[in-house]
Parts: sequence; structure tokens; C-alpha cells
Amino acid sequence: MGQQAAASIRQVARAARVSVGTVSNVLNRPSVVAPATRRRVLAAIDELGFVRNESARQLRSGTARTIGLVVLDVGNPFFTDLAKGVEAAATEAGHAVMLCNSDGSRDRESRHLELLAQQQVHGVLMSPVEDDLSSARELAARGVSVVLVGHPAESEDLCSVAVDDRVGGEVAVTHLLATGRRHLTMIAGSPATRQCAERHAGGRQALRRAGHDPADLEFLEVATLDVAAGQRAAEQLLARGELPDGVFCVNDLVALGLLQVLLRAGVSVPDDVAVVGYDDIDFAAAAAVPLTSVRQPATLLGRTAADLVIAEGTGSGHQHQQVMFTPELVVRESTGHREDRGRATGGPAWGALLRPVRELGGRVGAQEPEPAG
Amino acid sequence: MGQQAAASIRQVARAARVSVGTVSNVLNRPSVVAPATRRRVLAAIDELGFVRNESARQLRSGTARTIGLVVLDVGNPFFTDLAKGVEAAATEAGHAVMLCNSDGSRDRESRHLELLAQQQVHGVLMSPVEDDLSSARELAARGVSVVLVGHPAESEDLCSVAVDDRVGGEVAVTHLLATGRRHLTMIAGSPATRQCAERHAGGRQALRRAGHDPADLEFLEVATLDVAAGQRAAEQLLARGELPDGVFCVNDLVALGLLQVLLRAGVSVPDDVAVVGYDDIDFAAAAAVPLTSVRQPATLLGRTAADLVIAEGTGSGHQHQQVMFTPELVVRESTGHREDRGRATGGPAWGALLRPVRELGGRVGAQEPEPAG
DNA sequence: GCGCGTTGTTGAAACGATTCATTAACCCGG
DNA sequence: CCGGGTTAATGAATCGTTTCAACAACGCGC
Repeated sequence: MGQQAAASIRQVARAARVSVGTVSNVLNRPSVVAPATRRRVLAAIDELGFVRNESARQLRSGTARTIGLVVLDVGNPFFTDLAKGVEAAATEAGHAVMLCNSDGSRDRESRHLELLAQQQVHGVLMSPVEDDLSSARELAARGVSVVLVGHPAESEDLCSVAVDDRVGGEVAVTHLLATGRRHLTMIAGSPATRQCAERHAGGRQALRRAGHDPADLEFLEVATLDVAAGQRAAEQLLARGELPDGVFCVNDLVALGLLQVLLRAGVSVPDDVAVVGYDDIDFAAAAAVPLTSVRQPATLLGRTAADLVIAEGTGSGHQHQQVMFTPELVVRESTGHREDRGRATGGPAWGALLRPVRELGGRVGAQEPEPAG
Repeated sequence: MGQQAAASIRQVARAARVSVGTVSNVLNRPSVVAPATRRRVLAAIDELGFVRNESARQLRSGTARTIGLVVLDVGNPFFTDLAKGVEAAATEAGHAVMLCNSDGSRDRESRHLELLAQQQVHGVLMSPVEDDLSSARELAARGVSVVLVGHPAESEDLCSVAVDDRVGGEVAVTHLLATGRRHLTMIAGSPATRQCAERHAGGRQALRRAGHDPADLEFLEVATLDVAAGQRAAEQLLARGELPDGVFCVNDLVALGLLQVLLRAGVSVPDDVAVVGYDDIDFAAAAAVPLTSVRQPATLLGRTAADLVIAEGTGSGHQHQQVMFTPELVVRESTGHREDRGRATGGPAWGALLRPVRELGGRVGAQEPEPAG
């Protein structure tokens, strides 16, 4: 113990009085080595504290047993849930996961991708920062398997695993309309990003279907998609004197920030304003007012993506696949019906769980939950 | 574009009509190469889409430009904040971070450590699953720099960056006592884990100081430390008919789960029960009842640890350091004074930061790092 | 006793980048 | 025109592992 220099396979070989080839065989194909020899080698390995040098293995074999995962925001539980799914699938297949955080920055994203390429990773899963998929394509062109996560690949030259954002937006807004809301605001990031645009489009579509003017869904843009952004957005809304009666947030972090500031300002949710979030992270249910949210199957998304990338990197004849899941609406108190109004603003609606039902929003007829009894 | 085989330095050399050594020089010491040659080489690199093979570099240089970070729970925002600090510092120093999740499992922890050792990482930061630091020591003995995060190294043979858990527990319970609570329960994981034990000990100390019986702080053990565990703990408390009037949770996730179930059951927080969490994650402020919490400087912790591990791996004569920060209590509504009762929940105890001091316990006089940016 | 298949073991040739001792080319003062 | 110094470029050795053709030893049937 305590040796500084890591022992190499050669020293193990010498200690066990065998050739390097035999040591390698003990490591990789133990069955072809005579038991006595094997034992001797294993003893030497133990004795010297030998650790396989992964760099050398990779160099020889050409590809690493690692897959990269680049997410938009590690601070968002949606992405850590996703990461858990990825890790589970990867571990089963004997791969390690390298989790990288692009934080919504194109620069950081490309730095990470470059790094992953240099590591000769088996494949890369990424939730792209922007719609411009050139960096993903470039990576794929270099021979790295790429699977987009949370962003459908429009063309067939890439794999992707996503959730239908348009349906998500539609379900959310349909629900707001059904609770009697008419002046709606959507809080989201740049409309140039697919997710925000699609969810917005879904919302407009819901309005159209219901016979309203799609322009009734105002678009309020925020720079980032975190709790702080939601807080700022709420301040902005409050500052202009008139509030919408329904707000659809592009994710739960924004919704939680918004909720917090609204409540603090004495605005009642859901009586004055209904709030719908997106992702249904664990914290949504535990919020000041439990949050209605559009749920995405984060872990499943991760698992599926990892399975795809592993298959693509391993198999020979690979067909690119675009997988699409459908989100479901989870109704909680933040969108209680207007009829519920009249309750004290303060604490006490607690415990009166409006609707514990969890409901699946389908594509065509995202049904409305029964009005609270 | 579209080439399958990654170009090697040799092919670049051929294309640019120079030797491999020159290409390597262009990559690593551009100044020693004549401008014309350099341009030619760069053009070839661009043309062939050459990507440095990190495995080969590592193999040659002996160590990777990567540091490993093994955390107890990626789903806990405390750890993602910490990870952000690590990443910031690592990136500045030109290192990549490999984020691993042990999920509180010793097995997973050692698998990750093994993997990191095989990758010849520059160093490892870890928040150990158990108090038994043998795996950390073993890794260190193999020549890998190890820094413990969130767990002080009792002996001097390891670096560590931690926050004083005893003080944290003491501050939390002192505060509960100050708001008039007398029947206290602490919800935590196994008392065999240092963090839980220390925070508990701190709490008992607070009782003793205040002239009470330390046994007044009941210890309720939960198996995991997440939202679900808090929910179960709340159900357990509710089931026995009599509630404590103050609960100290070992982290905010547990506190949030507890809070949610208590409120749902019609229990008033803080009137019936005061709740204190730990870590002060972003969601604590946005909870159903904004959560009083013991704040740890997560990002700073990460930065400091990363700086240490980078220094240790780089420098020659290295002194192991044990850095200790002091937590601060952030008071919010979940522990409103009993006197405050009757007030609407939307109360203003905000911003009344008890101890904004940030204190560094050094070994021999470790200076206070400047508050990051 | 010879050939044959089986079973274990060997050692050298990759993999791709870095390093370093050599060599080549050139400038300049004497 | 020569010697010494500077600047550029070279190519072989090296890192630790895997793979694979070659070989040794052995048992066995004829």
C-alpha cells in the first residue's frame, strides 16, 4: 500500500512470472487461463494494487465505455431525473455517464461537446441549447452517436427522444380555459427555442379550438428559465397594474418563482390567478400552492435515450429513430376553479385538496377533469 | 465531413507535409513553429476534421485533465449547487468534471471510485456515504488526490472542505427554543452517519445550554433523505396522535415533504408545529410555508474543494488541509414566533438573517477566501 | 513413434499523442 | 569562408493495454 506509481500490467506479469498477454487474458478472458496461473496473477494484482489504465484500453480499442449527457440545467430536477434514467440504463450496459451542464449557453455546450469528442465517448445525449442542430450533426458526422433529448429531430439523420411540446401547451391552456380563465399569459424563454415556441403554439391552438382569439395568450419572455426568472416575471406583471387571470409557465422553476412573488404580494392563487407549470418536478406538489403541471416522463426519457445511444454505438446497421412521448396534465390547487373563490386569502385552503386526480392529457381530446366536488 | 474514421495526427502530418512532431508542436507550442508551417498544419487539421485523442494524450502524460465528483444525491439542489461551484473552478483551471451519483449507496460509491481511478483522474471530490473513510484512503494511497466534501477529515492525511454540522444543529434548535418550542423532534438518517449525528449533537447541546434536558430532542430516523422520506415521517408523526411543536429536519427535502403532509392534514405551520430545514435550497423559500433553514455555502464549498484538489494534484509539496465553514440560519415563516400567531401566513420575517457571518475555521490559519464573485 | 487436436502461454505489433535528442538551414561577425 | 548561435523541423522512443499468430506441452489413437 501507499505506492505512488501505479503498477502496470507489465509489473504484474513480472511478479506473477507470466507474460503480459496472460495477465491481459486473466483480466478479459479468465476462462482461457489455467486456474493455477490465474490465481497467481490475481494474487500479484492484489499485491501490487494494480488498477487498469482506462486510457490505454481506450486507445487500443478506439472507443470509451462512457456516454456523455449534456443538459440545459443541472439545477432543474427535471434534468436530474432524466440523468438518473440515463445512468440506470448506462450502468446496466456497463457504461459510465459523464454529466455536463450547458446552462443554456451555446458556448458551454460546444465546449462540452468538443471535450466529449476528444474523449472518444461511445455516444452523446444532449438537450440542445438552440434549434440550430449543426453542432449535433457535426458531432454525428465525426462518427459519434448522438441522441437528442427533449427535442425531436426533424430530419431522419439523428436519433431523438422527446415529449410532444405542442400537446403539452395545448393541454395546459385548455385546462386554464376550462377553469374559466380568459386573459392568459405564457412565461417562457426566447420564442426562437423550439420548446418555448411549440408550447406556445400548442396554447394558441387550444384557444383556437375553443373558439377564442389565439392572441389572447400573451407571450412574456424571460432571459433564463429558473426560479429567479419567475420571480422577476411576477414583479413585471405586478408592476403593470393589471394581472392576467391565468399564467402558463414553460417550466416549474419559473412557476414556483412566480407563485412565490404573487403570494407575497397578496395575490391569491388560484382565485385571482391560476398557474400552470411544466415538468411536474417533485417540488411542484410541495409548493406554497400545490402546482398544476404538465408532466413529462423524465426518467423514462433518459432510459430510452440511453438505450438508443448504446444500441446505435454498438449495433452495425442502425436506423435512426425519433421517439415521441405524450405529456400528461397533473391538476393541483394552483388552478382551482373560479367557483372556489371566496375563501380566505391566507393559509387555510390547506388540507382541502381540490382534486387529487392525476389525469392523462391525450392528443386529440385532452379532457377536462371533473370540477371539484 | 462525414468521414467515419477519426483522423490521427499522422494523417494531418502527411496532409500538411510535415512530421508528426511538428503537428504536435502546432497543437501544444505554436510559438516554436514557423507561421507558414503553422498555417499549413491548421488548414490540414480543419480539412480533415481532426480531433485530438484524449486517451492517447492521457496515456502519454499519465494523468487526465478531469476531476471526479461523487455526491450523495444529484436530485438534491444542495449538491447541484455544489457541483456548479466545482465546475466553475475546474473549468478555470482547464479541467473537466465527471459528476457521479452514489445515491447513498456504498456499492455505487465504490464502483464510481473504481471507475474514476481507472480513468486516472486528476483528483476526486467526494461526499462520503459513510463515516468509514477507508475507500477514500485507499484511493489516496493509490496516488489519487482526494478531497472530502461536507465531511471533515478527522485525521490529517486527507483534505476536506466541510461546514460545521454541530454549529448548524445548535443554531437550529436554539432558534426553535427561542420561538417557544419545547417538544422537539429531529428527523434524520442513520445516527451512524456523521452529519446526522453531529447535527443531532448540536441540537442536544443547544438544549443543554438553555438549561433543558437534551433528551427533549427526539430522534426520528428515516431510511432516505428525500421528499418522500419527509412525507412518510409526517405520516408517522400524525399517526401517533401527538405532535411535537418543533421539528428539525436534516435537510430541506425532508422538511419540504414533511411540510406538505402536515399542511394537507390541516396542521398549521408554524402555529402548531415549527419546521426548520437544512441547506437552504432555492425551493425552501418558495415552499408552501417558506422554510426556515440552516444555510450552507454550497457553491463556495464546491469551489474551495475543487481548488484544493487541483492544487494538490498539481503542486509538489502538498500540505493536507481541513477547511471548515460555518453555517448561517435563515429565518422564514415556518418558525414564526408563537407571538406571531393569528397573523396572516404571508408574514414578513424575511430578510431577518440571524447570522450573516461567514466564518472559516482553518487549520493553521487558513484565510478566508474572497466571497466568490 | 508419429501426427493431430487441445490447452496454455508467449511476445511483438498495434493504438495516437508527446517528447527530446538530432539534424538542417540559415544568419552574422571575424 | 568558417565557426558559433539561433531557429525549424524531424523521427524514433515511449506510455499501458489488447490482440493475434506462433509456439510449447500434452494426451491419444493408430
